Amino acid sequence: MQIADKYAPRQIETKWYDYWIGHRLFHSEPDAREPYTIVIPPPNVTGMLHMGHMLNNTLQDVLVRRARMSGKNACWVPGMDHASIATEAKVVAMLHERGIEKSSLTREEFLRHAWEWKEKYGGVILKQLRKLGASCDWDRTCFTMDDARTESVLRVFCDLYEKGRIYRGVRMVNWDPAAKTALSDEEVIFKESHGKLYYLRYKVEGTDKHIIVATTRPETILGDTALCVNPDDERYAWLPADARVIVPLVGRSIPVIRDSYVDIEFGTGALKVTPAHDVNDYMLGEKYGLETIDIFNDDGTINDKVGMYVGEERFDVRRKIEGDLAAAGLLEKTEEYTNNVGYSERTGVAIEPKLSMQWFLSMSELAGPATKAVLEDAIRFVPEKYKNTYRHWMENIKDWCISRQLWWGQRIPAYYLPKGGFVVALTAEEAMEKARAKSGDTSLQLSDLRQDEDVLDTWFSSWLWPISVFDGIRNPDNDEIRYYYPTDDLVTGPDIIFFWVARMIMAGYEYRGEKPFANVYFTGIVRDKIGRKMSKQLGNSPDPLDLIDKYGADGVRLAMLMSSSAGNDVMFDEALCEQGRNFGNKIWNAYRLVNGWTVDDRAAQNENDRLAAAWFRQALGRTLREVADDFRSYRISEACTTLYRLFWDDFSAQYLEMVKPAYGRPVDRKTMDQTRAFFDALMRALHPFMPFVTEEIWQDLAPRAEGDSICIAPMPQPEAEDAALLARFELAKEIVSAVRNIRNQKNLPQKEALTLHVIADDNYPAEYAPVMMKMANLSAIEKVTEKDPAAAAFIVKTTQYFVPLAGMIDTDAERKKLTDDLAYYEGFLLSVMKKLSNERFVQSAPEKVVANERAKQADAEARIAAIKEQLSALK
RNA sequence: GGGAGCUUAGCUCAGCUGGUUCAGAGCGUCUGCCUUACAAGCAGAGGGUCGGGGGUUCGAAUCCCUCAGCUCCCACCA
Repeated sequence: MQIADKYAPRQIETKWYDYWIGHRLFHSEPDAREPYTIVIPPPNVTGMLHMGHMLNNTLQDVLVRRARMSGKNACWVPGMDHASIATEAKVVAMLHERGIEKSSLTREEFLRHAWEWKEKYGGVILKQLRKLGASCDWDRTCFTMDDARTESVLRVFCDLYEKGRIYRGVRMVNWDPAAKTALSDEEVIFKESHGKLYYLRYKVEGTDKHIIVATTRPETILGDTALCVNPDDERYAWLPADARVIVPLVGRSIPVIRDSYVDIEFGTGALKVTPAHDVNDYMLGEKYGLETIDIFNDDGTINDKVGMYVGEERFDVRRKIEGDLAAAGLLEKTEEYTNNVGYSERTGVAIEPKLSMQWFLSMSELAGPATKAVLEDAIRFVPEKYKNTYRHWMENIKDWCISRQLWWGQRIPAYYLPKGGFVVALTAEEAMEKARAKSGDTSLQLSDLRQDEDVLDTWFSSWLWPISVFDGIRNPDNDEIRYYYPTDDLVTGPDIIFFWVARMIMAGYEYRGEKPFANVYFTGIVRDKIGRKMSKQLGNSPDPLDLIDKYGADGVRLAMLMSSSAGNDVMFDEALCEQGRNFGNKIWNAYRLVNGWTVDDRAAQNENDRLAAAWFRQALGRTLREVADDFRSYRISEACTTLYRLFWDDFSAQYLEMVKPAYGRPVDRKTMDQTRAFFDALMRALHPFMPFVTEEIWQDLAPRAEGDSICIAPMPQPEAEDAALLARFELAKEIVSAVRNIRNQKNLPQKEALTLHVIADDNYPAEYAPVMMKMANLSAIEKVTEKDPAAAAFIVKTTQYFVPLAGMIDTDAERKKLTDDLAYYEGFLLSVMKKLSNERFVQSAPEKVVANERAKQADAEARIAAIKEQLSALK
C-alpha cells in the first residue's frame, strides 16, 4: 500500500471504520480474559449529536480502546433512551404539523405513529457516533423500550410493588401543563423570575375591617379555602377565634386559622391558603382539614369549579384579575418582586403544583447501601467533590414520583377491577388470575379489567441499564451478566447524578446485590470560548459533524481531549480542532519521511544513530509510565498531552532529526528497523486518542494479515528506566539549543558549520558529541582550557562553551549578560546558603532535600566561578 | 438560606504527598527561516510578586483563617 502524500482524514476514516466493523473487532463475548465494560449513557432516541456527546463518547472510546489493547475483553454497550416526555412532545408536534391532534387519536393509534417515527428518525445519533470512531459493540445495541428492557422494567415494578415499596396515592406533584403530566422533583428547574407581589384585601366578616394578604399568584384566590396568621402576631390578636374573611372577587367566606408556619416578618404576616395549588398550603390543609378546590384544568386553564375566568389561561387570568381587583378596590398595592419559580425541564413552562393521584417509589431503603458504596469508595467518583453532592441528596431523598400521564413509555402494569381495587401483574393474563382471586369472582374476563393509563418515568427504565443490557433482570444467572457485571467505568455529566447515577447504584444493589460500576468519571459541560453553555437557543454550538468533516474525527477528538480535565468545564474553541488536525498532519508527514528512506543493508549503524535510539527508547519508556499513571487517576487530558509532546518534540524534533540521513543517502538496516519499531509503538500508544490515522500508518508499517488491526494490538511496554542517560541527554539538548540561539542572535546561516569549544568537566556530555554536531551543525567540538576572547560563550550547568566568532562579538553586551547572570546566581547561592546555615532546616528537612540543597550549592558555586572566568577573559 | 468548587503568562489550563533551578504546558505574540517529511512547518525569544491580606512551617502556588470576585448544586418562605 502506498501512503498518500497529503494527510486527508476524510479519505481514511470511513475506510477504517468499515474495516473494524467488517471484522467485528468491537464485538465482545464472554471468554477467559478479564472483562472491561462500559455501558453508554443512552442518548435520547430523538437526539442529535452535540458537543457534549462528543466529549463524553470520546472519553469512553479512549478508555475502551486502551482496555482492549491492554489484553482485556472490552465491551462497550451502546443504546438509546426512549425519553418519554421529549419524544412524545416531538411526535405530538410532528402530528400537529400534519393536522392531527393527539386528542383525536386513541392510545394505540398514537403509539403506532410514535413507533413509526422512532423507526424512521430515531437513533440518528448512533450513526453519528460511528463517525467519531466510537468502538461500540453495535451487535449489542439496546433500546430502553425494546421488548427485553420493557419486560425487565415491568418485572421490577411488580417486584417493588410486592415488596411494598411502590404505592399509589394522591399527593402534591409538579404538574407540567404543557405536557399534561406529573414530573419528578428532579425534572423541575428553579429559576429566578421577576414578578409582582400583590397585596389583596380580604374583608373580615361582620366588621368593616380588612386583612391585607401578600401573594405572587393572585389568580389562585379562586382556590382559597382559608387565611392563616401566626398565633403570636399581635397585629391580628383582635380577631375572634372563629373569624372568617371574604375572598376578594370570589365572595366566598373562609375561616382564619392560626399556625406558626406563617412568617410574621414576611409581607403583612397574613397568608392565603390554597391547598390545591401550593405544597405548603397543602400541608396546612391536611393539618386543619381544609377544603381543597382545584381550579385548573390539566392544561393550565381555569376550570368551571368557581365559575369565573373559565377556560382562560393562567397567566392571562393573572393579568386580568389584577385589573378586576383594582377596579373593585380590593388591590391595596403591588410591588416588584423576585422569587424562584419552577419550570419543566422538558417543556420549559412554569410548573403548577397540583394535587393528583400518582405512583410513588419509596426510596429510603434503597438509599442505604447505595450511599455507603460511594462514601466508602466501593464506587469511586472522579472528581471526588461529587461525593458530597451525592451524599447530601441521598440523605435527604424523597419518594420518587414514577408515573407520567403520557403514552410513550412503559405502561404501568396495574389493572383495576370493576368493583374497585387493583392488582399489579406482569401480564394481563396474570392480572386476571390475581383479580379473580382477589375478588373471588371467577367469571372475571380480561375485558373487565382496566389497565392504568399512565406510563413510567423514563428513568425508571434507565436506572436498570447496566443490568438490563445484559438481561440480568429476567435471567439473573445468565453468563453475560455474570461476566460483564459490575461494569468498570461510567462516563457521564454531573447534571444527571441524581436522575441516573444515584438510581443506577440503588438498582444495582437491589437487583444484583452489587455495585453497577467501579468508577464514575464526571465530565464537565462544554462551553463556548467566552464561557457560555453551548445550546441550541444561543446557536453557539458548532455541529460536530461539520467539525469532523473539516478537521477529521481524530482532530476533533484531540481537541476534546486536550481541553478537558475531569469535572472541569470545557472551553471549546475551534482552534483546538485545527491543532488536532495539525497533529494528525505531523504524524502523517513524520511517517512519510521515514517511509521515504532507502536502506543500505551492508552499512553498520553509526554511533550517532545508536545514541539516538538508546535515548529515544528511554524517552518513550518514561512517557509510557507517565501515561499509565495518568490513566490510573483518570487524567486523560494529561495523558493525551504527554503523548502529543512525546511525538512532536521528542520523536519528530529530536529523534528523527538525529537519525535523518542527508538528502539522498540511505540509512542502515538497524536504524531503519528501530525507527519503524518506534513508530509502531507510538501509533499503538496514540491509538486510543486518534484511532484512524494511527490505524492507517500501523497497517502500512508492516505486512498485516487481513483482519488484523491496531485496535487489538498490544499497548507498548516501557523498559527499565535509566535516569542518568536521560539527564545526560538533556545536557546535550541544552547545548544544541544554546548554539542555535547564538546562530539566531548573530544571524548566522543555517548551512554554515560552526566550531564549538568546551572547557570540559563532569557535566560535559562527551558521549553525545556526534549527536550535538549533527543537531547544531558543528564541524568540530574541541576541548580547550581557556576561553577564546573572540567567541560567543554560554554555560550549561557548570560547563563553559564557546563558539569562536572572530569580529562578531559585542564585548559590552556579553559583559552585561554575564554580569546579570552572575547577580542571579549569587542571589540564588545566597538563598541556598541561608537554608543550609539554618540549623532547623538541616535538622528537620528530609535528608534527600538537604543533600539536594548541598548539590545546588556546589553547582551554583561552580557556575559562579565559570561566569567569573568568562568575565575576566573579556577584559 | 445551606453546601461545593474555582481564581496561576494575553487566552485555555497542569502543578498529585508542602521540598530538584518550581513557577510549567499548549495556543497566541515577537524574531529569523519557503533548510526536498510537514509553512497544517522549522529554529529561537519574550511573558506571571500563583486574586488581596494574615497565619502555620526550617520551607507555602500547595496547609489553615479571612476578604473579594466568579461558577455550580441543594432548599416549600407566600
